[in-house]
Amino acid sequence: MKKLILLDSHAIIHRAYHALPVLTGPGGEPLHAVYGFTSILMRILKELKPDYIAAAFDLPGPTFRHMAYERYKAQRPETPSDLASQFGRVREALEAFHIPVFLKEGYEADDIVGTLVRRVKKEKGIETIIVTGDMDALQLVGPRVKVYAMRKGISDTVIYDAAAVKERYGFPPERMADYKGLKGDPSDNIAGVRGIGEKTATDLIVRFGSMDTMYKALKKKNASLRPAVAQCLVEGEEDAYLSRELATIRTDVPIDFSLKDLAWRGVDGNGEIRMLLTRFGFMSLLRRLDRGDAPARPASAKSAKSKHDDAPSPQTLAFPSPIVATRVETQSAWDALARKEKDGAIGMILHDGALYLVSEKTKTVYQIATPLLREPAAQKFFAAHSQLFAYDFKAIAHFFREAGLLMPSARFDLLLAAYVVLPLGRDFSFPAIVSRARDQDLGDMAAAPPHFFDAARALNRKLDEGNLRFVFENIEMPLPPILARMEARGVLLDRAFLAALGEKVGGEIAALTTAIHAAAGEPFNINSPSQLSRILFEKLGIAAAGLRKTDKGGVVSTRESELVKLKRLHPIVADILKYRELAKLQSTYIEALPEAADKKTNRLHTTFNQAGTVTGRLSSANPNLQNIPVMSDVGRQIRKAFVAQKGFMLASFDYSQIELRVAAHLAADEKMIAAFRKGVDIHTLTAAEIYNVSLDAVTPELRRAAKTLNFGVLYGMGPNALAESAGMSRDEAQEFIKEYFRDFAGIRDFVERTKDFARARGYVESLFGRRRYISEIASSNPRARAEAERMAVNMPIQGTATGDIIKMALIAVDRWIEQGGLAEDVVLLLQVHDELVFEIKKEKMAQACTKIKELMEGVAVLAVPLVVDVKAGPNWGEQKNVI
DNA sequence: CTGTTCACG
DNA sequence: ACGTACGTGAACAGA
Repeated sequence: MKKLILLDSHAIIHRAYHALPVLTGPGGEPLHAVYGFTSILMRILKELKPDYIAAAFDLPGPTFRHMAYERYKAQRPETPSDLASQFGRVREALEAFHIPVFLKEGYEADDIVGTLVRRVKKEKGIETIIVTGDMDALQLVGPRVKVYAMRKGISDTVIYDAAAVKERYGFPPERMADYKGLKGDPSDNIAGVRGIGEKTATDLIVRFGSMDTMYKALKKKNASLRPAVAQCLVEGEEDAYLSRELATIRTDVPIDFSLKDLAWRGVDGNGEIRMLLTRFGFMSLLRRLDRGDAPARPASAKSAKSKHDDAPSPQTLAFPSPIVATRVETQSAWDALARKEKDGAIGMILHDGALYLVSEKTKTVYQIATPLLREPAAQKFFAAHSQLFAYDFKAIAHFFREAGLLMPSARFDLLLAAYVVLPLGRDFSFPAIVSRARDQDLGDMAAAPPHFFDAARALNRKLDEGNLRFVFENIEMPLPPILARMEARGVLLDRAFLAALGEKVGGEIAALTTAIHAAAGEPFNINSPSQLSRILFEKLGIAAAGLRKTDKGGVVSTRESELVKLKRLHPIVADILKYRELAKLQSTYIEALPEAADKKTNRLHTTFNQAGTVTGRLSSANPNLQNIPVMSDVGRQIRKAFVAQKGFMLASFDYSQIELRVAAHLAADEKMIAAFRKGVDIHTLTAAEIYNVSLDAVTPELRRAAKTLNFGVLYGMGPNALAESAGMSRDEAQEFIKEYFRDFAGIRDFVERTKDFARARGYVESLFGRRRYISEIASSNPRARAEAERMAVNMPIQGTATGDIIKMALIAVDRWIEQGGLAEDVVLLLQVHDELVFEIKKEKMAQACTKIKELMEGVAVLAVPLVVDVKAGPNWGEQKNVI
């Protein structure tokens, strides 16, 4: 089968323009879109090895869509001039690659692509692959037609065939235009049907098969739709059909071509491309061209996702010369390598699923084939190397695990060093770290080209200068292999239980929807804050006086804390609150979690980000398993779907009030320390102190207010917020805060001391020396300064408790498990800031629980005891205290 | 892509 | 007169 590649140039250029940081050529003109396009083109040529290729462009000026519908793309801003200037450059690049370009007045690039696809379709021996930057072209997918699309950035790509489209959207590619007709496409100003969003549109297409059959059923009154949806559809029928037409890619553009004009003749020996890349200053692309094959860039931060992750600037893309990639091909190579690289530092980088070793001494990059790693000589090589540097040790740990190999222990992870030294940055991709190390003049690397070991050395020195060695070596470095194991193990999900819960909740949501629409007198999208606000405060005329406005839009906020104030004014409010609660749980958990679970094993594998927070906490994503509901009834139910596997129990170890204990320690507050030592309930004590009553005179109500105050103080709460959340007047709140600081003078001094520290040094630190830089601490803007002060006071507490201490607990427990050979019986699953969740074999429960509790409580010795509560059960929702 | 809301600690 | 509680990630709407 021959391959035809069609480039949807317009979409690719737009994607590259937005995804990449601005980069200019030698003459100062912006070229990042050209760079991105060329980079993608080279990758395509290498990966897909086309037999035929063509590129489609837009021409400026109106298209048939504008004629049909004057609002089409009306809202789209003018093409920015620094983008417009790059289209011509891309044409130049295509010329250098000898790729034919198609364009036609009055049509858009994807119409031309569509036409080429249709015309080639008849040729049985040709497979067509459309390369594009957005999802519009998916409707063209069919037999022998695929779409190669960029999911985000320019390097995260995915190939869609018909099955993949079905899998992703739930309906076949031919129905794409129907779907967009209903849903609309704001970026093209395609209206769609008002009130129908992504979800409903998908549902409808899946249920009825197409827009036409849906409307037919609707007219025969046998569609059995929710009244609200039905009404939206009836009212929006005209919009639906017009929108579908606009969204349909044309396949009848009058263009002339014959397949043989599209034949691709390759890049070999082509001086034109070399000249073009040189002219544009694309040195890294030039190197790629020379190699004919090379990693486009070093590994990206798998566990530190960020906007520019896949958007390295060209200067830092490749390893600097004179490093040359060589391939280790024979077994004896390990011995050779061991001899050659004895004692020198070896860097490990994962890129595109392959492991690369970087030698400091010989400036060589070795690409290691996975089978070779299995050889005993490889294990010996790694074991003998005391200086193993890595970038993204956790990703590398996964790589070794999956290959069934023993994990070598890295001494230094560039990613984690950067996080500890410069935790303020959000971009911890390899190129970003290297270039940041250079920009900030962290080292003596201005002269030398930046690379792995320069950055490592600079960061290593910074670890000592900042007294960050302890945090780096004892808290961060041991973690990646542990987290990798936790991620790989995953937690078992009870699909059937969740499905049944979903049915029930779905029914309640439907009933609430009906009631709310009836009360409002019209159907509307309850999920839309703007529509809801309009209904409540305009249509129903509920008094909005004194209510909060939203941050930006200036509309009256409909958040829960505002709505509860309106409960008395209108019965609709209670329904809306209930609806909100259920809809949130339904879409975020009940529906999403089964999607995320492994189809075969039913286990949920999260990704822990070790370099993602400013306080030193971990975060969890894809899915986030650190925010599973627990408060409400339905929330508890959801936790019941997290189950232990057969023969095991799910056990949770929870640090009791760890932030307050840490605060007592850091502040050396006598009263609070005494209370924790005696085991007095801290909220009760606080209530007794601020209300000036005895401990046994504290009512539950007083305790609740005191609890709010205890937490509020950790975060720097003001009188307004306290009044709001504790239900008292502003003046009362003011008085309570004053009283609180009188009673707990140590806390008051700590707050002041910490602010002074931040002002003097520009950063604050946790008990173990982890830093957070507070840039706005000296701001002349009082609001920004106050905000900075709250961050400054909070970080040492949060960072010590749920950053440092919990991480040390993870490490201590894991060491016990590994050294005791208990890995099969006691398995770490999750970390939820102040809690560790395990799967433990039933026979081992008693022994393990006692030991884990003891380890966790002993991990740090403070002025107050650390107390761990242990609960266990068959699932996460039904756990009882043990011990 | 940004804003709003809300789940957790 | 008023929008000052810290740290996360995810779903959804609307542009």
